[in-house]
Amino acid sequence: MEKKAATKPQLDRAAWIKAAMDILSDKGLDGVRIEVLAKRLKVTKGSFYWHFKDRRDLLDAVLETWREGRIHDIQKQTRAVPGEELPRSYHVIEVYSANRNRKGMLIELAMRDWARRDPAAAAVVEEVDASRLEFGRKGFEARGMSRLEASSRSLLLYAYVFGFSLMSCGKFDADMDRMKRWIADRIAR
Amino acid sequence: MEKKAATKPQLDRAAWIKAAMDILSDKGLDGVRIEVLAKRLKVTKGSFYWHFKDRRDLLDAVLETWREGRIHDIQKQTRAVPGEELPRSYHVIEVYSANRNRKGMLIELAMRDWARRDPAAAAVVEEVDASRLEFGRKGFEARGMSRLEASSRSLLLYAYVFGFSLMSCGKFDADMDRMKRWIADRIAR
DNA sequence: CGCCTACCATACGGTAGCGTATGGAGTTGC
DNA sequence: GCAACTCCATACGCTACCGTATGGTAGGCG
Repeated sequence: MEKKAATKPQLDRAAWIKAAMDILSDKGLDGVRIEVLAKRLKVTKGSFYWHFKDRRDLLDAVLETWREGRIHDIQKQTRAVPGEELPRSYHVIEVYSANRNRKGMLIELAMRDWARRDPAAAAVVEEVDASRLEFGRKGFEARGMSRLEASSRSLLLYAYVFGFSLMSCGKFDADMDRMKRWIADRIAR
Repeated sequence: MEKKAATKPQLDRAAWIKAAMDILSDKGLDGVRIEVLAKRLKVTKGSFYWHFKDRRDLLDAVLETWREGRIHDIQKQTRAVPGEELPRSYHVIEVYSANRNRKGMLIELAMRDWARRDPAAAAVVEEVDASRLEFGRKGFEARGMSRLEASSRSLLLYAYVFGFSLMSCGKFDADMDRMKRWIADRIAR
């Protein structure tokens, strides 16, 4: 048996990375401050500079962690049973639908904000997007669509889910659920 | 004739607001620092605190300026000749298409990032979005669509243009122009 | 000419954050 | 039982920024 929490949890890089992603999701990149994270983790920055070289080192680790998680998710979706391509499109819309998985969507948006100013972040986002778009395209192609149509639908699909998450359409129309369904059909059917 | 630029341009609130929006568009909200703006405008912050009470005062002015501009734009579009509803949808896509009007799109994204953390910004974005969505809905309704379909298409339209701007699909597919056209047709036709 | 006001510079105290240096406590190896 | 290693606390100097207080200058105006 491991001696977990015997005396102290003892922080590691993963704990700092998790804290960084937490604050990244609701304060943005500029909210990721070492001393703020330290206070939240109930330690001092002496701990931080033991595990990381500097702030950039942490940010790179955050990028890599996020990249691995996203790529892994896509591969998991890809391994799902084939012959279920249509529900899969709806599932993508559902997963990213921002109501649930709110935290994940906030990180998505923060990463894209970050990517506009940092080449390293831009490269990660580019890779993740490429994988997603390809995944979506293959799904539509499996339903017999041309490559152009499949690519277009895939792009429309992801652009919509991300774009929807940064619109505030609270008092636009009452029947939001029916609208969402109409849109999902328009994209996937 | 006015004595413009006789000796000195002499700054006013508008100059500070413009500088603030410039830096907002490429550094984000946290990049809007008084002393940074002052250096860019070749003055000291002594000037700033003459025209503004504090940083929040500037930010509120930025919000109001942006709000007025967007609302004005929508009204200008609304006054355009009717009976041209279909090209109008394409025009919206074209206008926001992020290649040209890059600066405007960056401000859009910055405002939405801002809106996630500041109620005042959220209110402004909500108002602007509501106006746009309504504008789009009326355009589709004028073509004989049901309210549900018109609302849905309008939401899809704006979610797409904003969502597209934060995706990096550089190496996804070569025929981006054809894809864009396919998508525009899917949304508007 | 002298004064008043608008506009800006300078100087100051205060906070937040970065990165380093160094010490100390607990654990492990021998 | 002591030496070494791991992990963290403390203290320090430095920069960037906020907001205020106060002084300076130039133009209009009596």
